[in-house]
Amino acid sequence: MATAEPARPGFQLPLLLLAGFRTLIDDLHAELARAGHPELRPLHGFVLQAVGADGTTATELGQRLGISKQAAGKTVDRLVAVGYLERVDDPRDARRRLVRVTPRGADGLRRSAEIFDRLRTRWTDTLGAERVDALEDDLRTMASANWFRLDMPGWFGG
Amino acid sequence: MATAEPARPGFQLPLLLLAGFRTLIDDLHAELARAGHPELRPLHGFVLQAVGADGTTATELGQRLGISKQAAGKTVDRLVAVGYLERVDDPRDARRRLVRVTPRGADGLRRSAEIFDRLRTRWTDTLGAERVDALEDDLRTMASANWFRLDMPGWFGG
DNA sequence: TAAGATGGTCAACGTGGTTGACGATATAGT
DNA sequence: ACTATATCGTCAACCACGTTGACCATCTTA
Repeated sequence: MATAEPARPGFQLPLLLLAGFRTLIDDLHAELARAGHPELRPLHGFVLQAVGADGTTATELGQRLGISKQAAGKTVDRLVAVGYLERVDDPRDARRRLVRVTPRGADGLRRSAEIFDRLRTRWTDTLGAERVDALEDDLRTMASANWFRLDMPGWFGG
Repeated sequence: MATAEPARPGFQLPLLLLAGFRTLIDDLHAELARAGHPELRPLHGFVLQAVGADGTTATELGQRLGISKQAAGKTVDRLVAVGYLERVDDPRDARRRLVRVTPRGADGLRRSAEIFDRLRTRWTDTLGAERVDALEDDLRTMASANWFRLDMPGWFGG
C-alpha cells in the first residue's frame, strides 16, 4: 500500500524540538558564562525565575516547580552557596524562611532575558519573523496548556 | 523608545520547545504504558534506539550517547534488569560484552515508532501538514547540526 | 487551651552523571 | 616470541536531583 511508510517519520519531531531547546539553552549558558555567570546551570535559571522579585518559601517554590518541598529546599541550598539566592527569616511567621534573589541573581536573570531576546532575533533573522511567530503559535496550540514542571532530571531519567 | 520591549520576548521560545517535546514524550509513554511497557522511561527509548538492531558495546554506546562508558554500562544494567537488553560475550574478543536488544526491547521500539507517527499525524491534523513540515525544517536549520547528546539529567542539572 | 495544619529539615534511598584506578585481553613493535 | 601499548569492562567514590517518611517548631482554629 502506498501510505505504509509516512513521508516524515514521527520520531524526528520530538528530537528536533529537543535539539532546538538544547541549542538555545547551550547558547544562553555559553554567553552567560562569558558575562560572569559560569556557575549557573540550565536548571538554575528556571529556579531563579520561579523565585521572582518578591521572594518565596521553599514549599511554595516546590509547588510552582512541580517538585517536593524537600527537593526545592536542596536546590535553594545550592543556589545560596553560589550566591544567587539568600534566605531570610520571615518576621511575621517564625516557621517560614523567605527565599530571595540576591543582586547577583537579579543580574543573571536580567542578562538571561537579554540573551534570550538576542537569540530569538537570530532566529527571526534566519527564518523570518513570521516563521518564528508561527512556530511559537503552533507549539502553544499543541503543548499541554497548563504545563510547567521542572523535574527534568527525574522525569527524563528515573 | 519604541523598540525597547520586543513584541515577543525571547525567553518563551525555549519554553515552548521544551513544552512541545515534553508533551510528545509524555503522550508516548502514556500509550507505551497501555501497550505493555510501563517500565520504559523517556531515557530508555533513546538508549534502545542507540543500541540498534546490530547491538553494541557499552563503550561504543557511551560514545554514541555522549556519556562515559561507565554511565552507559550502568544504564545498560538497568535495562537488562527490566528485560529490554541483554549482554552476550563476543566470541571474537573476550574483552567485549555485546549489548543487544531483546525481543521485548524490539517490541517497545516498534511500538514507539508507531506511536510517534500517530502523534505527528495528530499535529498535522490540527495545524496542517505544511505547518508541521515548516516547523521541522526550521528547527533543522537552527539546531546545532551534529547534535546528539543524551546526558539530559546531568546536562540540565548538575 | 487543645487540636490540627503548615513550614523546614533530616535521613534514607533511587537514578543518572562524573572521574580515577585496575585487571584482562588484544594488538603492535622490536 | 616478548614486551609495550591500547582498549573493554568494572569497581569505587562522589555529586546533582528527585523521591518518601518522620519529626519538631510554629501558627491557626475550634
